[in-house]
Amino acid sequence: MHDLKAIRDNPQAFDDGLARRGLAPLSARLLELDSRRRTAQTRFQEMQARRNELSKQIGILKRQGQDASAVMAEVAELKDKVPAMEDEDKALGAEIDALLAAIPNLPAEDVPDGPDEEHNVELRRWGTPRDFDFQPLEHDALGEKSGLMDFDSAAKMSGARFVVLKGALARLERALGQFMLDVQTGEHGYTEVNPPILVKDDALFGTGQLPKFGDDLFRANTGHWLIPTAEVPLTNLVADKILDEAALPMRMTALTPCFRSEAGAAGKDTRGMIRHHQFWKVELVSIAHPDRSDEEHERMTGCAETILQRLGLPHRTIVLCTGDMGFAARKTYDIEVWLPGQGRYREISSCSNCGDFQARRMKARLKADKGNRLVHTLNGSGLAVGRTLIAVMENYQQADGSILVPEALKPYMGGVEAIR
RNA sequence: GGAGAGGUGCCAGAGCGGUCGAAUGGGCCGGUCUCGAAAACCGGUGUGGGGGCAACUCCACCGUGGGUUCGAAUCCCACCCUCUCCGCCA
Repeated sequence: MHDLKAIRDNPQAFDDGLARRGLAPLSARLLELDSRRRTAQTRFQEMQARRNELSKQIGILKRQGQDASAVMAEVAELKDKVPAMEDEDKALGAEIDALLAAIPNLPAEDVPDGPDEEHNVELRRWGTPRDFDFQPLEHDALGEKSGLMDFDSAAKMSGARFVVLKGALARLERALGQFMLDVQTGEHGYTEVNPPILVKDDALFGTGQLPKFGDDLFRANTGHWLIPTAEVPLTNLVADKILDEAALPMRMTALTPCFRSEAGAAGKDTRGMIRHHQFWKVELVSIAHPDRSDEEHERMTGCAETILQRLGLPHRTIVLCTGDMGFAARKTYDIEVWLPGQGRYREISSCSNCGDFQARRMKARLKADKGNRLVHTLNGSGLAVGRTLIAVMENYQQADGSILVPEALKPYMGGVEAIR
């Protein structure tokens, strides 16, 4: 959500930011509504001030035992005008709010311009893709071969984009989740949180999924939504709060299932378990001081990269261009892991600095001497567990179809050294 | 699911339908005292918005949304949430 005052102060900067996102200018329309709204508001408030004043007089007169009927007549006359004025003020306010709620965050200055993912910029690479002396398989072929990955049974009971993992492969996924959580809590200072995974509208509005992207989510018949990421409950932990500076940065992590309808992804990644309706993810969320969110963003991205490095998985880090960023982000780093079966890098983590965009939506503030400030919110995957499982399978596969367990995961695998 | 209690400022907690944006305590900030600190004492301290260069001023907000009234934190209705007891249950 954007600050109307900031748009009022510098409409050109606002429109320039929208243009970098490939969007048409909106400041003129917003400011026109804003001006009408303030006029209506002022009139309404002046009327209320008058009404308050007269009512006060009535109280005084009555207490003194005097006749208040003249004043009461005047206030009654005033009252006839209330509904119309109130309606106008409210309607304009609602129109502005609806407009603002649907506008994405503006890109940070150092985000590269570009219309789509072709224009993302690679920043660094880690690790060298392994040389195979056989043709490496994709994860789903490997999984079916071992009989530990069952798409058919999943499809029968749940439809497309689900999977059943069994035996050592199921354990490997659990091991990955535990390993990631242990690193983020034990070494990077994130506090483990076990949040609800069903949430109400307000929470999703706060992080920006609503009102625009409800189609991407699953909804229960109680009106609850299934979270698409733990970013939602973790970030909403500071909704409506006024925090002390000493509490920042507030670093939280959670291992949760995530649910996405993938409504707009028909035909994309239909094979395998790259893009499922349900997957596990370790999420990192930082609530940062507004002056220090950029450095927190770099740190968080490093915390995610660490996991891949411990697992010995080659990866690269890119910065998303303006046209490829999500709704709430002002800057996003994607980490992509090497998948030898596919022969390319695939997204495994996305780390975003949302600036004050979500904080304004959920009223998350920092106590300050004069006028409280909005905090900055950041979120990143640390990492997507399902995709990490894929990466481990493809990178650690052997000619016979077995999969070696990475050194870092052995303590979590109860003595299993290879999955076959 | 049944019965009851309750949702007020950073926290705790009071509040006859009119001078209540809200007592009191705590916390926090500033000051006095002190070599310094603690204690004690004094003063300040809600959020959001409109107008104004500013001093300042106006409006709204006491879970949410309606209603009654000249006037609502206080009365009425609905909803949400929390707590206690009972029932059911992983």
